Amino acid sequence: MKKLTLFNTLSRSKEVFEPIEPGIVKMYCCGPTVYNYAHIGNLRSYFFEDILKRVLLFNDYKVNHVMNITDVGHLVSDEDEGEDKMEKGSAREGKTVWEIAEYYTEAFKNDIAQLNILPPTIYCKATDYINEQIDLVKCLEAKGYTYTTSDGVYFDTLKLSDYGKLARLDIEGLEEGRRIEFSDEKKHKTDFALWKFSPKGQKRQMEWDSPWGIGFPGWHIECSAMSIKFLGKTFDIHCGGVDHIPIHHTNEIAQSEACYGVKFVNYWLHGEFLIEEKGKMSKSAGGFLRIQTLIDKGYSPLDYRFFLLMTHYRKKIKFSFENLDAARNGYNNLKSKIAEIKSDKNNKPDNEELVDKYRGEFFDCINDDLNVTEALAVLWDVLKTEDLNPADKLFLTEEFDKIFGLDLDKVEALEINVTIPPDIVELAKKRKEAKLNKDFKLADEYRNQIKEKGYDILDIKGGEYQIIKNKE
RNA sequence: GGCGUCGUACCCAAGUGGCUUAAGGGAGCAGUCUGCAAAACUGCCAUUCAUCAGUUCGAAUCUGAUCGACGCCUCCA
Repeated sequence: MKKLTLFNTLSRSKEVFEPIEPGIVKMYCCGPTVYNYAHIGNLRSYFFEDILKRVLLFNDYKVNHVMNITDVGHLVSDEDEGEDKMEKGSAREGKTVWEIAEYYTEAFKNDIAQLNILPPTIYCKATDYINEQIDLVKCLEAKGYTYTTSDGVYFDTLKLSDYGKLARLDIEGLEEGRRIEFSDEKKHKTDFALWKFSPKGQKRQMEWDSPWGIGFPGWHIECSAMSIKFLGKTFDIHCGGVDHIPIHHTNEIAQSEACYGVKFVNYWLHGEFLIEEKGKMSKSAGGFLRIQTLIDKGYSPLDYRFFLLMTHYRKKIKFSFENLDAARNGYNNLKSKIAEIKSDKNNKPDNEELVDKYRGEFFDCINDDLNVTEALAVLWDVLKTEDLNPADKLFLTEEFDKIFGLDLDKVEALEINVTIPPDIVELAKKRKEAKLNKDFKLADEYRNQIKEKGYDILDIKGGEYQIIKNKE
């Protein structure tokens, strides 16, 4: 069986995964900023991390999974350009920022639960670890990596020789302020804030005292401070969306390695975006799709999970309702196939060798940089082959679903002639009679009545029939 | 302007040098079954991988150019 390989953004290639401590994986994933609901694009990232985690578990690792909840707003300026998302949410809804954070944190947890995303081992809120963040800034200051301007304490990126290694940044080519006004007090375009001062004469809802003055932490410091607190100065895996590569993660590495002088993270993994016809889905652009939106339109959260399973995490996925329909159909077909197999009861496992072969194939797929799409093809092979009996198929299905997370174990066997209400049985009898009398109009009428009551008639050869519960 | 990703059938998509003259799913079509239907089952559905040129005994897979789509250089998954 293949060893687990993962695509590391640092090397831009697949590497065999080796944890620092045998048997244990220390993993940090960038979590949500809780100023609004997560949209289905945001959720794709957590789904990708979920697959990663499940694959690690499948490989018998213990996973120490830490996720931050960003409940501090970061961007603030006197211009209209920058805005503090938290304060903005607060103003929009007439609640305190603390209430906003609380509400959307719960909404987030609910969303990922609906998608069968396993919760992290630890959630950590940025506001609970302000001291750790201040300590990190102090450390950087003591080592001479910082300077102070009128609006904050900044990290001097030129002091770090390998700054930008993750993103392979061509710093000369960056166009400062390409899309936004910039502080002209910064020494270099890549320098970033570690601590921001509260605007003079303005009281923020969230602000803290610090050695440099009242204010709030910079944009990237929370992830460095909290990941190191929970996982150590060097840990195994750090993930997030691709958008984090050039700035957020680049700066996390800079801060952490400048302070501690050791490698921050061994494996950096990034999930691609979900895009719409016109491009990436974004909250600031206004209307965005939530899981609840999908539910309101009649899809189940797991239909969406199946949709995500159709593409590799490092490829963009184009969202459209046509594509979601295709996923739902595929998922439904999968479930009916399983239901059918489950109905076949008189079987016990008997082909251990072939079961092992399929399990091995599946293992190789997921261990090859989380190739779930190919793994799904293995599942179809298993369900369709005539060389396995139902018990073996069900065993493999449930085994594979440890990765897919599609609740395939909850699929119920077709309920044939079981606990059918007497009135339905009566109608079915009448229909059979009408059929025998070749009164098909009447027969169809009975069938419709049965259908309205939530049951279906399956005709079998010889004029016999079965009654099953409607699928929908 | 710089950096980067991607382009496989009607749609989604795996495959990244010979096992593949290209998995799997969705849709569609045809057939079996049926009074009809549903379900199920069977079969069909890319000599071809954006285009052009090159490397190679051999390329969807490597190189170059062209065209097209997208992302990042604000916060953002």
